[in-house]
Amino acid sequence: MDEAKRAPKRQARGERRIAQILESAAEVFADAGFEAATTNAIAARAGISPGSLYQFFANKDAVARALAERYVAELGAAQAAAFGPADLAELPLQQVIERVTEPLIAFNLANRGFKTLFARTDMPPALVEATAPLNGAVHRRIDALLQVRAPGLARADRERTATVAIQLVRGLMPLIVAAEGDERDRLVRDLRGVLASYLADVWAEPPARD
Amino acid sequence: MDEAKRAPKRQARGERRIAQILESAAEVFADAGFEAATTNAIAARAGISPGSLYQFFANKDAVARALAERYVAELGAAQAAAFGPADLAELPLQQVIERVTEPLIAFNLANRGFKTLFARTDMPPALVEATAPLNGAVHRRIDALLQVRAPGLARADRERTATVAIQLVRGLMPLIVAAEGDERDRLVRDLRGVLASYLADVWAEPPARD
DNA sequence: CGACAATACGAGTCTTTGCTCGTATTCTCG
DNA sequence: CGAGAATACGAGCAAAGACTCGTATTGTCG
Repeated sequence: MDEAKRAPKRQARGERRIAQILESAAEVFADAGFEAATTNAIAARAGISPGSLYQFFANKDAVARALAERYVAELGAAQAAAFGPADLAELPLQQVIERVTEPLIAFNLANRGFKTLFARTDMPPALVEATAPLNGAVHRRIDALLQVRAPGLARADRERTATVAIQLVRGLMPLIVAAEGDERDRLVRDLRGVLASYLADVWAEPPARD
Repeated sequence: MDEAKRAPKRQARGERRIAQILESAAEVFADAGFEAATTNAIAARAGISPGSLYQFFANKDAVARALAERYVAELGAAQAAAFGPADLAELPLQQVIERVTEPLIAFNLANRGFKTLFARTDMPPALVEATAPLNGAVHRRIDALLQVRAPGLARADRERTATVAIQLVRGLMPLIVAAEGDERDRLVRDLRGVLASYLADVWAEPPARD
């Protein structure tokens, strides 16, 4: 929001450059990791000079933050579609899990660099700030689901359950992304099975509908 | 092995310094992460000069590698005790899980810096090299267990199962370490429950003994 | 077109940090 | 004790990399 306000008038050319830089940054970050990635390399990969990069981003952190925001938007959209208009909470657990993990997996496959940047256990403060909304959004959605399907759960238990579920996904996602073909399918099946049996303990299936 | 050979005669003082440096390095790495940790900071924390650090370690990587080796030794010992003399494979799944996770959790609690260094999704080559034996050892042990208790499993399936189990632990470990008191206990219970139901699918309980 | 803004450039600055080196001190051992 | 080896010191070197700045080009708009 702020950037949009205080930014000078951006031409179409500038918007294109920004997209280009972010694209390039995603690749370089993915290849080298956040700290090893150099701004000069990002600029070079985007086919522009270092100076041009700094025309649009105040510093390296800002690039990462902007990239994070792009991810948040994309993933948010995918998630929104999954959690979507049809009331997810009315489906059986099995299907809920499928619907929720499906776009998550697709997203991670399509954006290999994502986990390199955002699935780290230790994070530079700049990235923590950037990832917070992402984690928060997913957490909130799962929490809301649990509120409906596991109404007996105390608030603290619900939050822990959501957090654990997320971590289970995070733990297996690197394997899924790294695998291919059948092996990947099996891993996805395992992930869903793990989630199903973990959540089954607290989940009350909705009344069956004909 | 090599270092021991080619090293000059080490005095007791030197051994102490090395331990001191490793201790300090563990703290600094834990606080700042691997790349952000400076060798000067490690030296300062150990109360010595940069030059002295380089008296014992060729470079920053060597420090990390030595630290990794220390962890491998410690964790290896804990694991060996857990997988120990009594035949683990003869116990019911429930207890196997308890015995194996117990020392792992204790180790992670005692060495907060451990996960900062070794649970990263992206790793500098230097660290990959250092962690490989550690991961390998754990994987091999679980694989051996499965070979006994899940003999029907094809080799590929067995390896995948072991890998997934490890990742489940890795995923939840940060939560466990970060939590305290009751909350931690609940997380540990969740972890064990997840492992139990995941492994139950392939596990054949040993014949009961009176 | 003319003026101003936005974009582009890239050599160069400045800071950080891994590491060295000349020198001083402490230990070992005959 | 004394000689050589091990340990210790810390100012400073050199490389790397984030970022700047003076200048040139391109787009916008009246």
